[in-house]
Amino acid sequence: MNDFDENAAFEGASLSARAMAARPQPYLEGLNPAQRAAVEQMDGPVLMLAGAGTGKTRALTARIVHLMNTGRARPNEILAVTFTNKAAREMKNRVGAMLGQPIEGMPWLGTFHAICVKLLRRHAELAGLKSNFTILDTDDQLRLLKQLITAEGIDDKRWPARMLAGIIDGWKNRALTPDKIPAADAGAYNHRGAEIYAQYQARLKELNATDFGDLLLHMVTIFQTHEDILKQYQRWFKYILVDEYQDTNVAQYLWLRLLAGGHKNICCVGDDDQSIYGWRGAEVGNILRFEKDFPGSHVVRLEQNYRSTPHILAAASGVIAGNQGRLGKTLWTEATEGEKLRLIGHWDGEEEARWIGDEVEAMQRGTRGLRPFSFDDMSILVRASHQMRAFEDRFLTIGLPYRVIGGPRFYERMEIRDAMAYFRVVTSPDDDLAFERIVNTPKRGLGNVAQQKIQIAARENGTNLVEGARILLAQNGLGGKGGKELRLLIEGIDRWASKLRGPRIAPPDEAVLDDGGPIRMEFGPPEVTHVELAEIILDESGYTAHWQNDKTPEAPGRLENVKELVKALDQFENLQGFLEHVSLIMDNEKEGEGEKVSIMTLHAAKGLEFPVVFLPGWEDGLFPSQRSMDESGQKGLEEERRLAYVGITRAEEICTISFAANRFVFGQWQNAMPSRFIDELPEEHVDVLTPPGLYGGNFGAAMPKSTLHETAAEANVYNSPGWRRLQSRSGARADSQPSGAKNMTIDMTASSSFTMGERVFHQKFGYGAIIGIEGDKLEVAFEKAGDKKVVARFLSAADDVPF
DNA sequence: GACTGCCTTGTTTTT
DNA sequence: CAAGGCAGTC
Repeated sequence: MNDFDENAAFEGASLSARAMAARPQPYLEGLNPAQRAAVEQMDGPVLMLAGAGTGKTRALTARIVHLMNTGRARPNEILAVTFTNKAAREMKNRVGAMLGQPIEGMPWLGTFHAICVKLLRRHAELAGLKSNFTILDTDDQLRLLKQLITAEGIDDKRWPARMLAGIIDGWKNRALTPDKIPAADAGAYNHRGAEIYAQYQARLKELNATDFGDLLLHMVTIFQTHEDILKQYQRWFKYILVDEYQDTNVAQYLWLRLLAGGHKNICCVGDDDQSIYGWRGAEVGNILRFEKDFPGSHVVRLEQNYRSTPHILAAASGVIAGNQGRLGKTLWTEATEGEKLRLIGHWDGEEEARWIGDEVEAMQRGTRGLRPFSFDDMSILVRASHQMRAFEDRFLTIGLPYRVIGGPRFYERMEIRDAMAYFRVVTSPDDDLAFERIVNTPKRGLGNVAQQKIQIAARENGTNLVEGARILLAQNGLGGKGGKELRLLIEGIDRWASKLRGPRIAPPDEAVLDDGGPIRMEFGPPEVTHVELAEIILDESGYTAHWQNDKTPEAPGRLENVKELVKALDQFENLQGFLEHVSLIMDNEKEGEGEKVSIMTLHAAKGLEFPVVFLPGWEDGLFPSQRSMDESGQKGLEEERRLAYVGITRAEEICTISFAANRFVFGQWQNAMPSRFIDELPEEHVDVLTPPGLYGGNFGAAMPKSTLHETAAEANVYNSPGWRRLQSRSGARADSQPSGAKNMTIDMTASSSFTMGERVFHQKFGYGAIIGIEGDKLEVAFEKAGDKKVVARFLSAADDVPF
């Protein structure tokens, strides 16, 4: 049953269609002319170029409501694609709010991946899969690749599995199946890339599994090779909407183009200036090329900004202007008041964190001459996640409440993955990777040798590992404790599986399409609920006991997490549904209670806004990231610049950019110059602040004497607008900001007390002679133990050794 | 077969 | 500096 069955009468009847169109349209009111145009131009291709903060979600939701309200399409005939689950959720909520009733019936509003899973379940056999295929995460993917690499006798030191995973991912992003790898890529992964890619795909089929990229790749392939199926969907999806179009990769682009190929009622929303996922295969070219791809398209520009003050907008525009080949938009606002951007330089990362902590507290109290802000209104946006740590440390010491968005994920924890592997083995016996994970967890005395035997038995009989183990046992091929334990495990798996009534997937006809919702499933008699089953599995397998008996300090936490997992199961119809949810939902939105400052990466901040934004770490090499520039050159730099643009435009009222001259990275002090983007900020929109430490002297005191005068002398220059220009011209880079701490580190190691060739003694290695000195690490040729690198403090001069 | 401890290695960004 | 991988040991 779908929501509109009771309204089925209006379908095809033009009178009722007109009646629908005559419904009140309150959602159109309050839209500006551009937004309204984007909503009302319903037919044919539309490109909505929506700058930051210009109300694109509002326009998009209004468009969906308008399509339904005018009777153009029923909720389940609209395909609305987003990139993140968060965006999908928000859109669903806002459509419901605009409609004035919660909306159940938009089954095809979701992320690319979620929608593709839904489609692929129906057509799995066309991809050589069964409809209950599992979706591997990166960890499984990597393990599988490693197996293949090892089997090929490739040295995975020189050719890491990670590298190959990246290459394959790249191919999948470009919708390239193994047989379509272009000649230019023939050299990939030491000329073995394409070959192992083919093996990998074959193995995935055997495992009845897909990886992330496959979800799209398979659907594109199916659409390309089965015109009847494609036509069916082209007819079904009357209107297509795409959010964040600038982030689509080639596979997604092809997928969309195929689906829109009939009526071409496709509306893409995006902002080329916010394309920040190039490294993941996103093609800005898709949005730049839209008008060529879809001739006769309407282009609507949303340029009125409702979010930020004029200074913030001007600063952002100034930075992004440095990029070439933009579609070009001119953001404007009716607002007239507002603070300038604030810019501040710090001595080191610690001071930066300290200052921002103080500043956050001051702004919350309202002692900065501004209105008071809630902690919820403030955020710290960093380039790379490791930068978060400095802030967490600082905020913990001063007791400032904070929340980290996009941190380590619940579902990536070991105990969660273990528990899920049990579920996977039970629901999908072909999932060898899951079996490998749990076969000896908890310890069952089934080590390498036993596992080898199972592998061989499975391979000889051309079956999965569970069956392989069964055959092995039947042949009495495994004796002793291991054999007994394995028998218990297999019996357990059988028993659990018998309690499970798996889904039976309805055939892919339009009747099924119609309800769109979760795939129709038929269940056997409900012996136990899936939650009870999960508990039984975890208990009987000994997994729960394993953590109960573990005396390490983290064991209780892990047990707690597993309990949490079982609790979460309750919200799903069955185990399969849950497993799918987990593999697709990567965000962990745990809304903690209480007001908190948010810390997140710039990437995670896209689509969000905050009254107060701090942008720390604007140093060349960190931001723009050196790696990005090395790997992608000018293109990389432009993407970094767009990231800067995204960062600044997150701010509604106060935006503070900061940088530090010295940073402790890699366990070493490094000095850096302020980001080149700082020079691109239009000066008239920026206030330069003075760091308290420079004159208060609290950092000066910590510095070794020798560098103190240099720092003080540079203090004023350092904060002046032209500081880095001077610095870069004089070429005085490394020496201009000497790191006192580095010198101190070396002093403390006492490595200088040893000289080359000196005879030394080591508790474990005995006597030897120094043959190399690197800071506190010494290379010693020991008489018995050979050449070793050791830390200086474990050595003593040979004469001192008391005997 | 399991454990310990040493050594290497790496830091963008994530559906 | 951290975590993860590996080798050597019990």
